[in-house]
Amino acid sequence: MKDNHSDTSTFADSTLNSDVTYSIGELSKDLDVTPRSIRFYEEQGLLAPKRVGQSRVYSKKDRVRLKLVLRGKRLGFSLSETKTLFNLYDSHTNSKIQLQAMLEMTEQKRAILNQQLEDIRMLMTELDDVESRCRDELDQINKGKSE
Amino acid sequence: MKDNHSDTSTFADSTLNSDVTYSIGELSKDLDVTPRSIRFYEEQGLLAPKRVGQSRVYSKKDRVRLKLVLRGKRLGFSLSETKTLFNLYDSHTNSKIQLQAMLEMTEQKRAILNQQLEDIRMLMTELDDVESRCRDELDQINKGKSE
DNA sequence: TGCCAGGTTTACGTGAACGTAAAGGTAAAC
DNA sequence: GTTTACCTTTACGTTCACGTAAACCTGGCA
Repeated sequence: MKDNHSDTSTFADSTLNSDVTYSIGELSKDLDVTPRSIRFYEEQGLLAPKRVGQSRVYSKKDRVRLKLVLRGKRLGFSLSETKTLFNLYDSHTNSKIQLQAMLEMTEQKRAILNQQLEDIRMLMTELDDVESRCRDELDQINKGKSE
Repeated sequence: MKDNHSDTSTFADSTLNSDVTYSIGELSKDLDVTPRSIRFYEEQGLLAPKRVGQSRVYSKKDRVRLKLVLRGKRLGFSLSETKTLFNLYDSHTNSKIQLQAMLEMTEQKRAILNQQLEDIRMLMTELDDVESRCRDELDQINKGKSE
């Protein structure tokens, strides 16, 4: 299975290639995640790539999805949480209940994110402090050494 | 085992009580974490409360430590990472190597935090978007209902 | 005196998110 | 034609961060 967008095709359409696809290996390298994980995300219902033969073929949208999953992880979202968000987002059967569930979810997430912002802000200043003290001590050491 | 700072002592020293202590149950309630977790953190070398009899007694410093552990968790730090930071921070045997290890660690953490900031920023605006669209649709629904 | 609310240790169980073989299919390359 | 580089499924193993149960101790109080 070779990449079908390997720049070696023609030089005809460099701008309007709107049907780019990726193999699992490519996505793996691009986004720095193991194939095992990607398949696991699919198993959990977070991805649904097309198949060609028995191989998975990922579209640009699939790629975006995967990136969203990863970002979610970086922010401490569980896979099932991310899935719920996807489902709410995808469902265009926008019932009133669904919309309100969505709003509740976003509010809750927003609160957590604000907490994280505060945490980061505090930790950043502490890191600043630690760093400057480290540098001071290193200066002391080097100063003593040069004498 | 009763609390030794239960405000029922005397009304003498309300300002300069510098040796406040906490039971595990108090810390548990105050910081919203189970006793099991607190003991687990100790088992992992993140806390080292005094003992009175066989009961754990936590000082103000212990409490701060615990809060730091929890903040670390909120930011996606593993317990062993937090422990490493503690160890580096605690060791006043500031060898050049240790200081540099510390600086490297802070730099690395800082990068991750910046990534998180960016992630949060993006997700926030997306939440804004989703929310406003939700509200629009809800308005549509309610509008249609009133006719 | 008896009991209860807290604390303790020991130890096995659990859920999430994968890691890691094992065993095999397939297509291009040599 | 066979090696190589990917891909596949199935399934058991693993790490982290606890949960949970059992069995016990211990000070205060009704």
